Amino acid sequence: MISKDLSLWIAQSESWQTFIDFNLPEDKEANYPFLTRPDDFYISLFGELYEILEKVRGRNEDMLAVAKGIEIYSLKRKRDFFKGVNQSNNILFAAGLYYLSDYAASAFILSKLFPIDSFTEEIDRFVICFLKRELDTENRLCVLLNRFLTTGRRIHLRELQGEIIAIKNEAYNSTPYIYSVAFLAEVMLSKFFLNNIWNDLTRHNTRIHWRPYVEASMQKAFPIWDFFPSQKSAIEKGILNSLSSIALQTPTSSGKTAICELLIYDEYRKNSNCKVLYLAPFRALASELKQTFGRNLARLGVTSKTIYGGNIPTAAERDLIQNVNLLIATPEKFVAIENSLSEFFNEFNLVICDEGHLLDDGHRGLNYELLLSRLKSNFEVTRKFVFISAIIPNIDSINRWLGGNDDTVVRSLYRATEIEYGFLKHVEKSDEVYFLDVNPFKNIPQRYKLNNFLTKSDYTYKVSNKERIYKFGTFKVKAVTVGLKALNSGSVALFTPSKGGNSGVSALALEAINQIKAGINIPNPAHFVTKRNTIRDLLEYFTAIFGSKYSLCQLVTFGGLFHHGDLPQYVREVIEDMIRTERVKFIICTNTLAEGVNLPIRTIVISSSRRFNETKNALEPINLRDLKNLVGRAGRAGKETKGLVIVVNPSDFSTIENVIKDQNIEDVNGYLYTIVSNISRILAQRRLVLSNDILEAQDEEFKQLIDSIDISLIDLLGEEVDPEDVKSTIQNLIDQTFAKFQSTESESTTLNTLVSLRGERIKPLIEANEFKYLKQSGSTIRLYSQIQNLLQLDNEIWQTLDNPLSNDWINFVVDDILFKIPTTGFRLTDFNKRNKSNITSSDIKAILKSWISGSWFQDDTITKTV
DNA sequence: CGAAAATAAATGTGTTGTACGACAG
DNA sequence: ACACATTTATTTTCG
Repeated sequence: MISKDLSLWIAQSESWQTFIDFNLPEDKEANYPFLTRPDDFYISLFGELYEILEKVRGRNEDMLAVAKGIEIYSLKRKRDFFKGVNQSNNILFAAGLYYLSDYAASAFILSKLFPIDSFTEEIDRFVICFLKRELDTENRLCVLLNRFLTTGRRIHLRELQGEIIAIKNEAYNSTPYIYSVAFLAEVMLSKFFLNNIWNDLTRHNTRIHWRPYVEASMQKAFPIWDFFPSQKSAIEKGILNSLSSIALQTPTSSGKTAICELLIYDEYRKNSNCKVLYLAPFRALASELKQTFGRNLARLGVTSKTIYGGNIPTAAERDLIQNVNLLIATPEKFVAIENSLSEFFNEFNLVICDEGHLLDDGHRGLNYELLLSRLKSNFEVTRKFVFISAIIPNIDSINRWLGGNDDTVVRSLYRATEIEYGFLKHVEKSDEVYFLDVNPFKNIPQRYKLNNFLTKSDYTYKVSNKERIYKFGTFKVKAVTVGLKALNSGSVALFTPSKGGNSGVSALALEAINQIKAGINIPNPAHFVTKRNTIRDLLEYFTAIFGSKYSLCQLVTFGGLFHHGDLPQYVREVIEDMIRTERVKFIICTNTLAEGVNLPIRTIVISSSRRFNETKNALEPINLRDLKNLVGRAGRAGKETKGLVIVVNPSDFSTIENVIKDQNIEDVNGYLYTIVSNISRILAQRRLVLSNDILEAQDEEFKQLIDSIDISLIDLLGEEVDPEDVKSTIQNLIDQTFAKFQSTESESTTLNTLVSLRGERIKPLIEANEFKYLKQSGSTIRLYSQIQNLLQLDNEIWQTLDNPLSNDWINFVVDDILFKIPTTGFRLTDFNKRNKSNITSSDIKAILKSWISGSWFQDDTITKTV
């Protein structure tokens, strides 16, 4: 164990780092003894280091603590406080310890702080190269390591070990520095001996099998020499060889993409005609996968294709899809094309379901579940599923549904970077002084306080030489200030669950602008914008799209951005890109960022975690699962060594406590089950017998649910299906759903009745030979019959139309068709109620016209008021 | 002392998010 | 339910 004094010093040094990052004012309470005695601190750390190296096993916590202590002597903005320490040599030990405590990605970042040329000895050059994963061809030791990496023969590692021990022994009495580095190298190497890519892979197949994969892995930006603990446990659980399905439950930033890459490669190597389906339920995800692993796998000979909405394959590409090894698709898109390709569906022998918790989604979960059920219900092919998701307590159950067993659930809590949590708390009886309680659920060394984190002095500004204090009574104001203060340590995301209202995205944006304009005592995000013309270009772009009055245009002039689902996809991508390339470092956002792609963010400030629930007429926390996903974005592996999450509102503390401790996270039951169990309950209560008349007499919202069941059934049945087979085909599918899997007996009966009733509605269409038109139209039964009645194909307007902007035409389409469909009216009233607006069909016509003629948002006065 | 400014209390207002969707020429 | 904004009432400040 590390001595009490030393761990206290380490804890203090941690808090001191944050103290520097946030430019906090002098604090008389927290004097940092290690600052006045840096030599003693340094010597104790190194004393501890030797002890750790002597008996390295099972001391990860201590190692990490010492690493953190040592690193401050080399970090930017901190190292200037110390004299007489060789900063570059020092970083070797800090980074080395990070490596030893399983934080290889952090070691990688630290090792890049100093150029290789700062190291002159053979042994320290070797260590830095090892950590940077960039071998020097001139260095004898590197050459040996490289031999091992390229061939996988342990003999080279043994030889390397011998060399290092020789160097160490030789230096024992003469050169302490070389001795200690060699010592470190020796320990690192014995870890590497057991923990390297070859070692883990050759247990499952031959070196020849893996060679191309390993070679490609070496070429990556962060070369894979070994696996993260989460990846290792997936491999140990048999992700490669197991025939049954597997569920992977891993946090964000734990390297699941790399695992999938490995799995697909393995599949391909075993059978070069293999077919893998990767279901990626977000466009952004699909396109990111295309960029990253589609490309990586291509180098290994795996052919792939990515399809999602707005990315329609050409005819030539369509042929390719059928011959490709890997198809990356959104579930909806897959369903859409699957019909047109015969036998296509049967070919996949490995199905990867990413973001599996989507099963619970009210709109899309049902389709997802039914698609998986269909894939599962085909017994002609043996199919393995890999179900990937965030934390789901009942993941065992899902895995069993997909054909796995209790041994094939991989749970990992490992993250490549650490997350620290800070709760902003009011100092009792004080005059508006706040401190940050960091890691409030840990014990004293890891838990520390930052006093004076937020005080009046942050809010002073001058108006004509008179000092004033900016009002900071509200959480909104404090959240914005904390976010701006955090800019010194890296990119900041300020999170709120809503867009509008007086504490949503736009209100926060306005508040940020106000604070910056007032000139209070905090960093200005504009000073953190890299590249000269960024602001000017963005402003020009946003103005062209939204007009100069839009709040995003104001915010961007101050160096900030925001991001939510009302922004068009292409604008979002531009914004994401600005954050990804770190040209802009301050962003205000909603859940879009949690659901979206990976961005390098150091600090997440949670302004609120609750949202108004209309039916309950109360505020309630958003899904813990989503929050977990969100906080996981803090501290991106390979970019940061740790992330910080700051919670501003005390009423969110207990929610975030659940997130930190992984308590009370919601089960995923699938939306179908939710519907069925609700219907069952109501039927039992009211002693009703289910019938189509009852189903169709429900409100519009419920009917839309029934629609989605219909659509899945329609997808399921072939165009030329025999009416006699309808019932059995449907029953077969239903037996495979997750809903069925979980149902009680009575729920199961309800489910059976429900779908067979819907089958009866489809049957007449099949008998009338009309089914294929319905199927091809992709619409619901309801919509199909409504439109059929309304279309008036004999109307002469279809013949005479020559101008898409003509009033006659637009009137015809909107009044005589669109608004005659009951759903349209329902949607519009719903929209008006929700937005307290009063849009009429003539407004819609005006917007349509404006849109057809090519106007942008800003050009149109109606869309602006809408 | 009295007006202006600051503060306190009372009243009024608003109030989730995200995502996806044919084919062929 | 709750946060925040606005209005109104009350207290403090300061010329």
